[in-house]
Amino acid sequence: MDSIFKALNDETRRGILELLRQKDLSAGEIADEFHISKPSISHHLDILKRADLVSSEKKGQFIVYSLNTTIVDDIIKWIITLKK
Amino acid sequence: MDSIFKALNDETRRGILELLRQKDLSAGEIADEFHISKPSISHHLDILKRADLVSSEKKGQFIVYSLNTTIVDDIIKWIITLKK
DNA sequence: ATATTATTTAGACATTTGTCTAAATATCTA
DNA sequence: TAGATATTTAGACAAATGTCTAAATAATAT
Repeated sequence: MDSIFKALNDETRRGILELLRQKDLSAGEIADEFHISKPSISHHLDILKRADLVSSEKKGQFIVYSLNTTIVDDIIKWIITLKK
Repeated sequence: MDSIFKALNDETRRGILELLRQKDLSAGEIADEFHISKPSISHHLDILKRADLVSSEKKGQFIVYSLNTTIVDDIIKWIITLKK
């Protein structure tokens, strides 16, 4: 749970998740959407991956990232317990 | 939204929210539940308050904190958009 | 009035975080 | 095999974060 909240605690990373909500994207395509260097985006992707919020698959020269909605469910569950 | 995720990005603060889920507590009662100094807990409560996740009311010598479930709804909404 | 209790504020300090540039690795293409 | 493209790894650095102790503020009780 800790790694998930850590991952969500950054505007850029939340932006990446919102992008991936629409469709899968390569690391480079993601980087193009932000005014941040590619190594920095790579680092953000790593944090999202460690939190299991995204997964990646190598496709030739590219690495394609996609949103992992299973874990999103876990967050919702945790937050909903606060209301009960 | 930024202040909410920032507030949630700490084990102690999430623990405080889970405590307040059960019942309202004074700052001192909250501090007693953690192995952290009172000033540190006070600081955590301040961050939770800024994020509007808790509210506080002075009762004589004590300050009683309670969970603000309205904002919890906002988080759930944001996270659910990731699934749509 | 004075001492005690509850909480916060101030200031210091080590750790973590987000960013960058430069270099390394891997794949594709001519 | 070179050269170009895609991405990550390494290392540095400033800013933010969590913690502490000591002092300040506020309310209660003797």
